[in-house]
Amino acid sequence: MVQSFNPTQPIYLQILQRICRQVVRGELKAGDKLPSVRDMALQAGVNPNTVQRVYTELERLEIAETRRGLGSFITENEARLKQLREDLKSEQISSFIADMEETGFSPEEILEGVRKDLFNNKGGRGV
Amino acid sequence: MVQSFNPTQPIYLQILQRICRQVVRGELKAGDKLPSVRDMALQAGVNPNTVQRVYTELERLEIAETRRGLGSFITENEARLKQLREDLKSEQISSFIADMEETGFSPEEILEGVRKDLFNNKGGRGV
DNA sequence: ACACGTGTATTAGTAACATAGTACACTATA
DNA sequence: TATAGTGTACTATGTTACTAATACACGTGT
Repeated sequence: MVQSFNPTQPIYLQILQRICRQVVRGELKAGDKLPSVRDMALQAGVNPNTVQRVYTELERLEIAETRRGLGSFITENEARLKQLREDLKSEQISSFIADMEETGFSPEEILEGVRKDLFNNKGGRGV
Repeated sequence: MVQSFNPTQPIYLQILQRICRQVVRGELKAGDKLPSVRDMALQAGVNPNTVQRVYTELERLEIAETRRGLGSFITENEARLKQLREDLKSEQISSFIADMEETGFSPEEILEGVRKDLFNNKGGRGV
């Protein structure tokens, strides 16, 4: 059961993103234990060192805490996890807006395009 | 006058993006001549071969046409340029929406977040 | 004490990117 | 025809980020 990765983006970033999303969606909660680097590496079909990089990054971001010999755990700091959600939201939104505006789209066009995609085109988006 | 580049993204992609945005914003029009690879390399502070890669990619995307000995020109095909605008718009929007939804945000939350960023927080966004 | 599972550190290899350099082919102009 | 400017192709080199392989250190349970 090997997971698939987008070849244009580093694997470790993709695993990191997956874990962050699991946290934000509530699939991983404060204090939950993450799989060991070796287990995660098996599941993901990558080298344990690649997973280690992910866990190191999670620790740097204060999303997880690692205990040598024990494993890595999602932080118990609920405020931090709440902040992660808000950070992800505002970063994704603001970089999207910045890109759109730099490309030359007006605020009205941006908003209407988002609304359309969200509520109108959902059923007809075959691709 | 050397342009700056974001170190986490390949230089050629950034130049490509800049040119596409200039087209979409109307700063470059159908039939306009692009600087020679040597001139653009000077302006951008990069190797001509890097610019050559950009122009090759522009041609592949049918955004520009190159004539050996003459230079590279934005395509005269207005329909293609219009399509480029729509493609950029829909790609940016749909990937944004996909990311937001995968992260766990609801359509309502997404739309409200975008509206806020566009219309309410503009003045107070100090960072 | 030993075995096992854990994280950690280090080294090696590789792909992608970027540069530098060079030479060729084409076009326009004097 | 010569010159200057254009794109094009190719080779060699260097750098960086990423990934894998391997071994070490720590913690827990028996």
